[in-house]
Amino acid sequence: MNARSSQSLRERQRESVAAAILDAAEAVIAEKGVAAAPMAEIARRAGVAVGTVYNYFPDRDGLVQALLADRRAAMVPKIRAAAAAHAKAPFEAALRGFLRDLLATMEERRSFLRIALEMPHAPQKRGAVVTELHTAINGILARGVRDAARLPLYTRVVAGALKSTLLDALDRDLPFVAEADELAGVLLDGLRKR
Amino acid sequence: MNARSSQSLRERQRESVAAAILDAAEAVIAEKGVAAAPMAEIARRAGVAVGTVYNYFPDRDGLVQALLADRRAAMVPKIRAAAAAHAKAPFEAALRGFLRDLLATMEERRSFLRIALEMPHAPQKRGAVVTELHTAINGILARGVRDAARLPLYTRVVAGALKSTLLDALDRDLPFVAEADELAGVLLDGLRKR
Amino acid sequence: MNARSSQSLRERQRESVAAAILDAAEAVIAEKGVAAAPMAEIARRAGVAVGTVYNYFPDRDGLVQALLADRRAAMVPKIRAAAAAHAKAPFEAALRGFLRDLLATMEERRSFLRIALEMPHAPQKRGAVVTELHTAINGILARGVRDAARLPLYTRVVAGALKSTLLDALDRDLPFVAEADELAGVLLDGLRKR
Amino acid sequence: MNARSSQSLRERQRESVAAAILDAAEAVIAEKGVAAAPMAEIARRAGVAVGTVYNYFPDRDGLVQALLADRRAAMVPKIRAAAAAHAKAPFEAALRGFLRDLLATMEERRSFLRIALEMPHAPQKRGAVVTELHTAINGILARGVRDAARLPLYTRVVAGALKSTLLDALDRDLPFVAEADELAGVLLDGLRKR
DNA sequence: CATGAATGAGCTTTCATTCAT
DNA sequence: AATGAATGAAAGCTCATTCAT
Repeated sequence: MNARSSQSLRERQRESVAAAILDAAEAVIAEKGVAAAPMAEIARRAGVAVGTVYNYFPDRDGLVQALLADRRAAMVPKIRAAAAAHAKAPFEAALRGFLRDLLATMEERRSFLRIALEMPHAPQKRGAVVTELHTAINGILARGVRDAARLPLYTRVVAGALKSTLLDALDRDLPFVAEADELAGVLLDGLRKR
Repeated sequence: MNARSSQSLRERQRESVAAAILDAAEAVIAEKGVAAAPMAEIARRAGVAVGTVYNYFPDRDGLVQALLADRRAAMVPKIRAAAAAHAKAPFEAALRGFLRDLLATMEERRSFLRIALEMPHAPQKRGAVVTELHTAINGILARGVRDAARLPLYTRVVAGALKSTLLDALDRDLPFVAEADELAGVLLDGLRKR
Repeated sequence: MNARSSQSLRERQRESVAAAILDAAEAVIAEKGVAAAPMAEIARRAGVAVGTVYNYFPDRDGLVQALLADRRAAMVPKIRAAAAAHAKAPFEAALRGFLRDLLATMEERRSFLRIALEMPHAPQKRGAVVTELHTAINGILARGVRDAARLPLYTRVVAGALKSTLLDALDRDLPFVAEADELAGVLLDGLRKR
Repeated sequence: MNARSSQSLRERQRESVAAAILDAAEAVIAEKGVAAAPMAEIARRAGVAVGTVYNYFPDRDGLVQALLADRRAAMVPKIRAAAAAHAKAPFEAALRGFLRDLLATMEERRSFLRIALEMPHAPQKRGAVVTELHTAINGILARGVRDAARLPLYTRVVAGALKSTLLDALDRDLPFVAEADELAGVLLDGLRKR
């Protein structure tokens, strides 16, 4: 037991150091941009020496990839949870609730979003999150959409609306939730006079 | 006449070199990202020496700013034209037509879009284009929107839908126009079963 | 003790590298002039890589300033010592002795002098040394000067004579001391026939 | 006559352009230092194109050498004149008068002095002026010096005193003449109490 | 001859990565 | 394992010089 606990202590320490480095990387990159975030500053903020960073990640690019992977992995269950929380609500309430929950979750991940949305020049691996998101939206829309044949289109439209809401709010330093409800209104009924 | 033509020859050459540099910069930046586009490669692609680039632009940042300014300036009249072209059509046709024209115009500016959408870390000067776009959208929507009090919201939603359509198509290397029409459909009537 | 000695080993190494860089900088600058001394050559002569120089000094200018500061700091106590050594001698002997000692000290600092005397285009910080020198000269002259009211003038004259002696000897690659004694003779009694 | 005058007009133009370039070079170098004076700025200030400078001087170094040569050549007759002006005055008056005249002449050449005194890193050609100066001083001193055998030493001392006076006044942005007279007093009679 | 755009070598500085301690 | 000094490739920028017009 002694051996095991000491080993898991080590493991926990390893992981906490790795986490500290990832946090530092996220902060520095969000502030300065991916290309302008020096390893030395990341190390300094993580409270370790540069060399130590290289004990945990193979190189600069590996660190960035690990950061993205980690944050994306943490995001998937959140999306799933937001979807599940409204699984039994009637269509309109479900859509509104899901959007609200999702945006609230994103609120705590602003710096990650800033990074992820700046990265069209990196190899595309954002797949998992996008897939999860589409699945979730799809599941909700399936219950109330006008034209079932257009479900994929509708899903893309909602996802797009989400994304541009995030971008806009990020750009203008506003909270995400502000217009979620009105956005839902437009999506549901359109903007045409009737 | 001789003097004039020889002077304008020089001027024309100056401008053509400047244009070549801007084109090269656009290409390299679109490929590698703003931060990873070396002046040397831009010069090489423009077919000039490094020093020549500095004869036309004060420094790296000045070149990037000039590039953005030039491309944005070229975009404003296009937006205006797209709006004017459908100024007299009935509401729905106008919206659909405007979106189609606009996306078609954007099609020829893919690499600029790639750059412009990557720049949230730079001082915000994208104003002119955004303003023009909002004005155009606003003008069209004003004629057929359900709730006039929500015009600003609707305008933002349409602009957002446009933006996310562009981002998505850019990401997946698809043509912009593909879904313009269906997008318009959703925006007009919403996606709710009725 | 182990820890302490290992730490002071590091410190000693740091200081010896810094000293090597300063020495190299002094040599290269003395040879080629401040503006024509490339960092690369300074590094090469110091036996380190370019980057290393920047681990010790913030930039090119910082290195030059550090060099001047270091050499000036080393010079102040020498001046003070030369003055002290003859503090109790009678006036004439004191002046002669002080000049001789001072020039001897300068002899070992030829390359620094070459640099310091070339720097009228830099912000003036040579104050400390000049002040010390004036104080020392003043102290000696006070004891035997003809017209006490002219002490400041006399001090400037002696300092000037020193300076031009140095410049001349530097220019012609002669030793400094050569004429110290005869110079003192002129300063004491003038050159007029009587 | 037509041909001759047109040729001499050309020559005069050539010389006036060359003079303008030298003046510009002197101004720029005096302001920024020899190493930091770009050909482009010299040309701009001279009111010609860069290429034109190369029609008059072989290269940057040639221009600087020509500048020094020209200014030195202009100085020799001034020194000679200052000496001649007091050739018949009694010793003390001659020395004082010569020093005063010389410093007055130098006053109009401040920027050249700034340059000349900064150039210990260039090949030494200041000979002509120094020789002339020494000759002039020697001629005056010969008539009243205490110890004829020490004439060379005395000459060097006076020249040195001159030089350090210039340097000091240049450094502190003071007029040259200020202390000429008192300086002469010290040189004549020494500073020892008697 | 005058012009000034073009050239590219050379300089300063940054920073990812290595490795002796 | 952690450290951080050393490394040197690569980037931005300047400027003396050339040469087509």
